[in-house]
Amino acid sequence: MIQQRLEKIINSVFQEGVESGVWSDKAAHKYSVEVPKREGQGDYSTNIAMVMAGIEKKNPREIAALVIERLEKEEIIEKLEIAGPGFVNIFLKPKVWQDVLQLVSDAGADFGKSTVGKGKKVMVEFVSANPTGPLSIGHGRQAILGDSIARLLEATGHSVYREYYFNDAGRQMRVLGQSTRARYLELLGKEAQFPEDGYQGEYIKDIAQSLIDEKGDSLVENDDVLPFTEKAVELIFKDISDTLKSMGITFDNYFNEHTLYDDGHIDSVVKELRDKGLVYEKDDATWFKTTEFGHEQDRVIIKKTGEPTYRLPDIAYHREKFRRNFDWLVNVLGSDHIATVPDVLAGVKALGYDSDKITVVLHQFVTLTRDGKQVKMSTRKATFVTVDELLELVGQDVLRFYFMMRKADSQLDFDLDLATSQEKENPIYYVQYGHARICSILRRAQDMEIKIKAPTDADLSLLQEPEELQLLKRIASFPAAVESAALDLAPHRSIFFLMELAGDWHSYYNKHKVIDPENVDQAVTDARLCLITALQQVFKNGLEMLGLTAPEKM
RNA sequence: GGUCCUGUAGCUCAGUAGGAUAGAGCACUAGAUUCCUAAUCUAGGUGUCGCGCGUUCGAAUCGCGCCAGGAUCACCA
Repeated sequence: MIQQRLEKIINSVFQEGVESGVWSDKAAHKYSVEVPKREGQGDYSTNIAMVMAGIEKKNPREIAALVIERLEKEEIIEKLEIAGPGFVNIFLKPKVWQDVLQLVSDAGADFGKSTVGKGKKVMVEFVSANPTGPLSIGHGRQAILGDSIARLLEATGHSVYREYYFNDAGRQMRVLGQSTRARYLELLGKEAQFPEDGYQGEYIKDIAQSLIDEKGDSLVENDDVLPFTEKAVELIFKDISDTLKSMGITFDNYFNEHTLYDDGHIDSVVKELRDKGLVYEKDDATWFKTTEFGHEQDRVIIKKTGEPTYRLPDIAYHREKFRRNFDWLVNVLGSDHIATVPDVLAGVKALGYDSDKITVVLHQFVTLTRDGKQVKMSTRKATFVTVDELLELVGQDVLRFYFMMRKADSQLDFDLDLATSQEKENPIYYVQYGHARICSILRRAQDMEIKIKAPTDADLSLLQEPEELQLLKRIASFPAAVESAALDLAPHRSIFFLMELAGDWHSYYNKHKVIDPENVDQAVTDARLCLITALQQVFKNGLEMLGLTAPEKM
C-alpha cells in the first residue's frame, strides 16, 4: 500500500534519470524497495544505487547521492540517508503512518482484503480421502492447510471452489465390506473370517452394530458384501464430513470418481491418448508412454484385469477440472503422492491442456509424539490418532493454528503431551489475548462514557511514541502480508504476521496507557483509542480470515 | 540406486524476488501488577545457518558435489 506508493516514486525517479541521461535503463526491474530488518535503517530501503553501480561500473554511493537529490522533493519523505555499501534509507513522515487508521476505518472488515486475484476462478482440491475410516491427523493437516489456502485466496479476490475427490469402489472397498461383515457376524455370535488385511478399527464394530440395530440378523445368510460396504461408506462419509464441519471446513463439491466411468470419460481419455500414439499394449496391459514426457519408465493405465490403475481416472478427473474452466488448479496433497503428480501432469499435457495451471502443494507428514516417543500410525491397524480425538483435546482454534503454523514443506511434529497438558503455551492464546485485551479496554471506555472518535476527528499526530509508530507500520503492512501468504499458498506467513502484531501490541500495552484516569490528556486518549480500534479490526480480520475466532473475553 | 522434501540457538521453527550486525516461541535465570485482564511485559544468546567449492559488490538464500534424516519409486489408491 504505502510500499507501492514508494515503489512508484522510485520508479519515476529512475525513469527521470534515464530520460536525462544520468544513467541507462539497464537496471530496470532489477532493484527493489524493502523494509530493512534493523531499526534505524529507515522505514524503507532501496538497493537501486548498488544495482545500478554494479551494471554501470560506478561508485554506488555517488549514484545514491543522485537518487537522493531527486527523492528529496517528495512530500511523504521526511529524511533520506546513504548507508552501508550504498543503500538509500528512506524515512517517511509520521503522518503517512497515522493516516492508515483512516484506511482501516473506511475498509472495516475488508481491511487486508484485496482484488489482486481479479476474480480468477481457482479450484482448491484437498482432503480427498477415500471413505475407509475416520480422518487421521495427517488428513487434518491437509484439511486445514487446504482450507486456509482457500480462505486466503478468497480474501485476495479469487473466486474459489473447494472440491473433495473420492472413490468408493475397488479393492479397498471390498476389504472394508468384508471387515464390516466379519464384525457383524461376530457381534451376532457367529463364526467369522476377518480378512487378513482388513480394517481393524473400532469404528467397524460401530458400523456393524448399527446394521444390527437396523436390520437385525437378516444379513447373516447374505454372502453379498455390498450392503456392508454401502453402510460402511455411508457412515464413514457422514463421520468425515462431520469432522470437517467441526474444523470449520465445507466443500462446494464432492467429486465421485464413479462419474468418470459412468459418463465415459475414462474411455475417451484412453481413446484420445491412443489416437496421439501415446498408448500401447504390452503383457495384456495398456501402457501410457510417460517416457515421452521425460519420465524414466512408461506406466500401466489399464491392468490385465481390465481395471484402470488410479492414474487413468486421475488424468480424466483433471481433464474435467480443465473443462470446467478454472483458471488455476491448486492441489493440496500429502507427500506420499509425490510419485503420482508427474503422471497426471504428463496426462493433461498429452491431452492438450496447460499443466502450468496446476499448482501442487505437497505437505510433509505429521509425526506424533506421545510420552516423548514417536507414535507409528496406520489406518489399517487403527493405530492412528483421529482428527476427532485431537479436536476433543485441544479444540478447533488450537488445532487450526497449530497446523497452519508450519510451512507445508516442513514435517510437523505434533506433541500430544504439549497439546494436552500445557495448553497455555500455545501461541494462539497470545494472539487471541491481544484481541481480547483491546476489547476489554474498549469496554472500559464505554463504562467511562468515553466516546470513540473517528480518525478524522482525533488528533492522530499525537501518536508519536516509537511503539505507536511500530504498530501503525505493522497495521499498514497487513494487506501486503495477506497478499503474499495467499499468492504463495503459504498460510503460515499470516500466522507469523499475527504473532508479530500481538507482540507489538502487548509491548505497547505494558509501556503506555490507553485510558489513564490519573493523567488525563483527553486528546491523547482519543488518538490511542483510534489506534486500538483499528488494531482490533486487524486482529479480527486476520484471525477470521484464517478461520480462527477472535474472542472478546478470555 | 532415481526423484522430491528437510538440515538455522538446548528444543520447536521463521527467514517472501540474494542485502547491512542471522530472528521468534519454548525452556532456563532475574525482575515488573496500589494502575486499561500477568494467558502480559522487561533484561539475559560465543549459532561452523549440515560440509566443501563456485557465482558476485554481497550468499542461510542461487549453482555443483558430498553427508545425515524423511517421503516415494506396483498391473494398491
